[in-house]
Amino acid sequence: MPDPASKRFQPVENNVSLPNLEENILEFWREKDIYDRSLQQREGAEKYVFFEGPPTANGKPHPGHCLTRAIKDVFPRYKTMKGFYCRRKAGWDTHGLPVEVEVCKELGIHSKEDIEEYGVEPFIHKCQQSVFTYMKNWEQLTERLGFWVKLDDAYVTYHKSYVESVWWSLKTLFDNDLLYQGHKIIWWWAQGGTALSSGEVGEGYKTVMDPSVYVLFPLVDRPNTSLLVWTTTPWTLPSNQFAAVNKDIEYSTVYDAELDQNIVFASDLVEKISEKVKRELEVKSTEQGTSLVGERYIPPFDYYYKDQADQTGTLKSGGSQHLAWRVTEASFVTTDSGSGAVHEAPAFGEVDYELLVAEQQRFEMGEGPQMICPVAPNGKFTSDVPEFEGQWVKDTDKAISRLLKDQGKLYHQEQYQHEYPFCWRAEQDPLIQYPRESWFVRTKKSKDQMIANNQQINWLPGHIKDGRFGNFLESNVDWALSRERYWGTPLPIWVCDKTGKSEAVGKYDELLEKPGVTGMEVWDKAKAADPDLSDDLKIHKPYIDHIVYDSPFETGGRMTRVPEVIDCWYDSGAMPFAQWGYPHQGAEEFKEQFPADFISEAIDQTRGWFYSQLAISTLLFGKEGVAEQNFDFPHPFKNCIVLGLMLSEWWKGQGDTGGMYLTPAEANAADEKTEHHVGKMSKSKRNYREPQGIFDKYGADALRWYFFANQPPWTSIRYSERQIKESMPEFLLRLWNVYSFFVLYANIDEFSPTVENGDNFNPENLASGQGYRPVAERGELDRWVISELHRTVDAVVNSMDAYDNYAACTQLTSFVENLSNWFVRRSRDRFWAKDKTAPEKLDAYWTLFECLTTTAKLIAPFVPFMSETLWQNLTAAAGGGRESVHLCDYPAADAKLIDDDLSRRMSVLREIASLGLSARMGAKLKVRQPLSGVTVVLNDDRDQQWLETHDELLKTELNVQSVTYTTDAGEFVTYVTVPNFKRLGPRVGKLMPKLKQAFAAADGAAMLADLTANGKTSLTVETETIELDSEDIEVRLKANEGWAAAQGSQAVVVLSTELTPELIRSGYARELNRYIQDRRKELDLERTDRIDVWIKTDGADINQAIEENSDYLKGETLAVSITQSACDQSGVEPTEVKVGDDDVSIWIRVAK
RNA sequence: GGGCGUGUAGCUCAGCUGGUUAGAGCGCAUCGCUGAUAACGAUGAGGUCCCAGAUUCGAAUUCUGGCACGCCCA
Repeated sequence: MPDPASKRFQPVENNVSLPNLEENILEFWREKDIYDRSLQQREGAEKYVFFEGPPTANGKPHPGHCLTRAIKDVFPRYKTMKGFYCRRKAGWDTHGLPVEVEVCKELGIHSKEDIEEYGVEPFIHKCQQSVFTYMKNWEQLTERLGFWVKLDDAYVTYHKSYVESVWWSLKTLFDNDLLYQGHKIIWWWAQGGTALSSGEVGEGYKTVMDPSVYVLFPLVDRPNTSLLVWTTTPWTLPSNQFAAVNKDIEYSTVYDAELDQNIVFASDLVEKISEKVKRELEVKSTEQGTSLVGERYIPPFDYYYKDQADQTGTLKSGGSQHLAWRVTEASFVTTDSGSGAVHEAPAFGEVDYELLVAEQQRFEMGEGPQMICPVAPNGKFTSDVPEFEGQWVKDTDKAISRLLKDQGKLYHQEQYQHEYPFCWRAEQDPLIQYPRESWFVRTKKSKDQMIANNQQINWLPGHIKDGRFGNFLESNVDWALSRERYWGTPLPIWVCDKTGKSEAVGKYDELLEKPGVTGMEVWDKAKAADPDLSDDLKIHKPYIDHIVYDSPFETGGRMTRVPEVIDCWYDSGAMPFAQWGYPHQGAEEFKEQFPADFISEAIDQTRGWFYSQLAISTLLFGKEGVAEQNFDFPHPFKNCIVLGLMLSEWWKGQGDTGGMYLTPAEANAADEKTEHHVGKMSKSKRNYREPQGIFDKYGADALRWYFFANQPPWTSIRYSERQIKESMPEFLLRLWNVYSFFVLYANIDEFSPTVENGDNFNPENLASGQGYRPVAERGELDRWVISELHRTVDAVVNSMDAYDNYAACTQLTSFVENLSNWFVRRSRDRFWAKDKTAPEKLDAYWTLFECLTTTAKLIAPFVPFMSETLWQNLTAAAGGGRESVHLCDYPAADAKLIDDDLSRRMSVLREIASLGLSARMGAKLKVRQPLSGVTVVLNDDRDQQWLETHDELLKTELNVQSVTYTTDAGEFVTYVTVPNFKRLGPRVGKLMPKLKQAFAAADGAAMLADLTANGKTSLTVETETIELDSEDIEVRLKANEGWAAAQGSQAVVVLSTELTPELIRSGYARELNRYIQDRRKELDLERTDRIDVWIKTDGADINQAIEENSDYLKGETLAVSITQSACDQSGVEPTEVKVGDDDVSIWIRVAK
């Protein structure tokens, strides 16, 4: 005979440590290769494509990364269980300025000169080593969180195959004239001789006072009249080329008597400027900005004007025009500040530059205005401006203003407070906007294609599509691709030293085949000197820069690579094909794994990875894409969850704890005053705790569930440990309790759900189990909970298919609540029944077993650890199913098992029970005191018959002796009729308020009677009679005063509060029962121990109660005897309690 | 300064295309259970739905204008 114990469930320890369990599960997954097998199992199935947005591994991961990784995990897991084949290739972003900065910090150097001095070669080696500084942390985090992704098959952006794939795409763009060289105005750190990325610029904004000057530009064709032009950067005035006005603004010509001159500026500003200069300005005439456009003026400085004032060019539209120093139109000009006319120096402002480009395009090729730039890259004036030659431009503001003032050209001057960027590495150095050569990707041309593609993407939340992302696409400008840096994908363009012509290269080996190629020996030498050098480096700076070959453009010419590397965002955007090395290799994989069904990153990637992917894929693979392979929209991704930002909450102290991150507890304990902060998590502020603490304390499932179930993923989360902890009991712990309840009693009852073919533990698998009965044959409570289970399965599947993890979790929580608070609670008697083979008892076990195993599968994608724990223990005892819950199929709802009537009825029943308890609370009658009865008045009697068959349940729940339903309840309740607004509103319109009053005034009971008798009734409002049918009227019950009653949405429950001596005695028996049970527990008796009881009291009623209820007491407490006198046995200590007003002594001991 | 988003109970958040008693969980309070027990359960108190206008018979929900906060960009 097999040992029945072998089929028992592993007991669930009381003080279980979830984190420890999780560690065991991780070990199990590793040992058994569960992740790989979950994939193998789906090979050949329909694909579900996931792209991993590569994180940078040179900083430690923080809680925000946990959210991203959790969301990236839950949907692939779900889809895999749903039967899809979902590969998950990890990836690492390894290039870029952040890496260089980390290395610089380590070396204690700053500028590009420092790097050059240190040596580009060793610097690059350091960069490569730095990239994976925190790799271990990332891998640990990834695994510990349960994020299933193929780490040992990760793509890495600096690997040669990846770089070559990027090269291929750049060559393709270049060959199709989508990659070109042009100017760009960038934020320039003149002292350091380098550009700063937008992120770096953003770091360095400071509030400063700058001059704000109003300068007179005499108009050439309007005698004694000047345009009033405004600027906040006087140092750019020598470089003036245009003055811009807005064509939609009205301008006034005013007469300034003091200057005896006419001045033109925006009409809206006449009053303001008049105040500024403290004198009356007489408006002589007004005009629209349009009529100013084209007017020529004399610029404040004549460095260029003296030679070029009369230069003209041929317009594309015919005719000719002066190239510079005339009024142009620009929509960015406003009357918020200044004069409504803005000075334009295209070399030193991005919008100014755009204006110049627009102007150039009006002229025939080569005839338009050229940019004026009298400032060297070091930020000092050149000899073009002799008065200020060699001076740092920002230092000349004052001198320039003074000069203008002396010449009578300065109309007004003031100080202006605004935000201005400084170098984040040298805080005293203001940045300036400065023109540099740059390589551009011609994205603007494909703007419409990108916009069309975007429309096909399912963004979550939806507003991203036409909001932040859509707007960003609308304002698309060509992508400035090149960076004058060191650690990045080298721009694969070689230039001829004779002709200046260039070509792009798509592969390293292509270079080797070039005629006259030289320079490979530099790498070979380096490799010989240090054989450990990764071969991936040979395609990087400085080695690649040494490779030179013969020019195809002119004999004797040599081709040398341009010095730039590319924006690392391009790397990440190329990931869909570069992760496979396409097209040099991996063509199969690429075609199979593109586009992605699902990606997810935080909202800061709008202009980052979301854009770089869309731009590159549209240019290459769109309808008008230039690569051979084309794909239908949407691509490169079909569904994208845009996560909110993770905000941190912290406290800052002053004294000892000054500047430190404090937890709420520490802040509380601190003696000093602390400031509360909420903000973005940032590495530099160190305003967060590392996630490991959470894993150790609460576990990965707790963190995951907190992310999934607390809010939709796109709301910004204020991350707090307290919240994580508090989100556990509602779902995780409650489910755990149900599970441990099941295990405890299943073991006591030796319930062994042995089935022949466990597999998925679907109903068809379970059917062979001993004592298993089809659901239809089981009791109502079982059918009800199975119905709720299937309803939940249906809802969860629908939510998850719509990428709504939050709604799915809400459904799961609600199911577990039903399971715990109704099914288990109402089934306790069955679980405790003595007959271990009673069908009702076995039904209870089978039902709960099915609910738990199905729930384990349902929650597997969300909380993979707890799910696995449940699954393994439950199924192992049942003879085993699939080895891991993650190898199972996701449950499918069986519509036949969903019973809407039963659901509704049960909810009425639960409401009645709840109302009964509420009424008891109100009347201060504790549940332990039996009452003679309750009367239930239903709003709607359609379920009355059904409810009446559940009197026993209500009697137990409410501890009453009878339950009565009544329709004639005028005594207890008032019938209030309310109009059905939704139905009547459109019909009666403006009469609605009056009708509402009429309803209130009417006799509800009479209306109801009329309705019951005639099927309709009516009310008269003013002169109109309004016919009403039952649909038009909503009936509400209101409990009358003077009864112990409670009203809800579906019923009123009235208690009989009268206490007879018999009821009181019955209550006493319950009190005694409770004290005896308490005592059992104090004495640490086994649950099955039988006992002898002695009770001694002078209370006659209590003694009578014991006699009357001795069977009840014996049954409840497992007493074999109850003796109504003091205990005469030695070693048995009494417990003294009070029942009613009497003292009672109780002795118990284990029966011999 | 521009764009996007958010603003509902002490906290974290739901609330679909407008329908008159605005919900949940946590926390809190009160109580119960004591064979799920370092658990469990019930009940309850908490809301000028940011403000002001407008549309409408009716607005948390639609529109306009503010205010506050967050993010992105300048």
